[in-house]
Amino acid sequence: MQHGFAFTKLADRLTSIAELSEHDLELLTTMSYTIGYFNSHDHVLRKGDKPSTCCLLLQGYLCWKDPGSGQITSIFIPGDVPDLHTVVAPELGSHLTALGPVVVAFVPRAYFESISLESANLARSLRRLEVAEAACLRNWIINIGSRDSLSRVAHLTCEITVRLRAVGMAQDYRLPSPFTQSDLAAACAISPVHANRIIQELRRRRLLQWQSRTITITDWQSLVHLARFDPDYLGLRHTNPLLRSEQAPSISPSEPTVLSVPC
Amino acid sequence: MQHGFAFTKLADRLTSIAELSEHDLELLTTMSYTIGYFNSHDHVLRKGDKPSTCCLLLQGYLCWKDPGSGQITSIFIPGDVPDLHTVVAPELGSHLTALGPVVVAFVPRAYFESISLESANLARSLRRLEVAEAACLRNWIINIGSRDSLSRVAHLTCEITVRLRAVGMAQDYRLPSPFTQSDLAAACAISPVHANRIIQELRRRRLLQWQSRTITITDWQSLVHLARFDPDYLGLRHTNPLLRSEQAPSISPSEPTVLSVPC
DNA sequence: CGTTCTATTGACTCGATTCAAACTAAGTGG
DNA sequence: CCACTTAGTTTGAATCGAGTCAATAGAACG
Repeated sequence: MQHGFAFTKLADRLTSIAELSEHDLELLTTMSYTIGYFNSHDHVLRKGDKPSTCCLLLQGYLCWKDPGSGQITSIFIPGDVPDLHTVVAPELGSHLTALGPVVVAFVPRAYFESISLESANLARSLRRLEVAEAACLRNWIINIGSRDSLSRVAHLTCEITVRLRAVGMAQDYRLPSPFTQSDLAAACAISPVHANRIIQELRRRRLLQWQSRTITITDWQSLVHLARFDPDYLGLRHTNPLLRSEQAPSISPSEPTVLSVPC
Repeated sequence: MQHGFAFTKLADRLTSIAELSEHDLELLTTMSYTIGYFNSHDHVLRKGDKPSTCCLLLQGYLCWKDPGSGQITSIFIPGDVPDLHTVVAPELGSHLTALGPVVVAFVPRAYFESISLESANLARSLRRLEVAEAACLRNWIINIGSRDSLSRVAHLTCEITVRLRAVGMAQDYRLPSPFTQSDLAAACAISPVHANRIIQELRRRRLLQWQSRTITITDWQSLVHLARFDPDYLGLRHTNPLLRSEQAPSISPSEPTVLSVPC
């Protein structure tokens, strides 16, 4: 199984926000699922669907995309379960769309219900996952509503970086960025043309580089400062060390960690 | 008890999104609480607080307000429990602020935990309440991110109207509006000056009136059309009849239903 | 090797912000 | 009960960030 076991991704994510017992981890190993592969801008789920499974994202990025406006309202990274709320409210209000190539594990909803009954702590952790998502949404509103487009893009970059690092990815401040500038624009509620200019400005200021489908953050501290980024809202257990950690040095943009997915 | 029993407000709200059994309703009557009164712009809870109770809003409006930016990320109406998520993640990320005079019932968190254990259906309904709030957040992002300020304000007005009507208020398309134009601006992510001009435009188009702390919607259909408002995302059980219902006629703005609260 | 998607650039336009001032309503204390 | 104070609303003028349009350049793909 080339992507490893799906439950380890979920375990990493849950561990980033809550403490799991041995018993909880064992329960996670009982997960059954089927794997799905998607190309960029494929819809994994569509508005109005009432799926009987939940999507555990294993590789790549997913987003909720409003079909009417094209607005992206959340972005998900490996270990996230974007539609966990369908356990309680099955109908989808937006498209669940792939940003770049994606690998998903479709897990029966019944599985989450059953492990929630068996472990109160696991049930709590899963709810924290939903609460953390809601906190992200609130922050997204603040971002779009109150920041200018430069810090808006910077803030989104910071958020994704910290979230990736919380599940063991992007340790070297390089993140796969298979999304287009238009995707970024849809997430930040700016026009694609303007997104391009913002990225150029971020490059000009030597805060990051974006090439070969990889973003390399070259000045993490300045990026955080520009974005006025405070990771508290993410609800991570060990968030401060990440920010305080060794400053990312000027990384030469060689050997990009491209996200490659067979399809 | 001049405001009636707090649990009836919650019962109304839960009934608007889920079906409750007799047993569920009986459980709701066992609620214990203390009443709190607040003036406009008071903080009911502050960022960083870890309260041991949840706020059930009985009268007036509450909002989550980000202290850094002043951005409002949600608005709550009677029957809502804005901090229900603290059952699982206690720390608050924003101020919970009164918009106009407010009456709140502080309900022990343990109460919600206990009734959730006693009735799976009630537990589910409470979770739907949280999910509905998240759906509102997503829609708020779409609103701020993709609509111009005129339809943005119109959309917010539509949302609040439909939510009020779902719990039996504003049946005549008049809603108490104790908030200032600056509050509205903070919710719609526009400047206070611009908010004023938008309101004038809405008045000029004869879609609504705003006087004596009351908004009177005089042309509901046109307002819905301007806002491209679709109430599906609210997760209400009987939402379409509300929209299809008898069109609100031109209401003469006499005898405003002012929200008066002793303090 | 052409087709398609994505990125880039410049010029023009416009919605919205800002600043400043005037006006109105509401609340307070003498 | 009126003068004073404060909070909220309204107006105009100048400015600016961001959007739109349109054309070009480049990268990716079959």
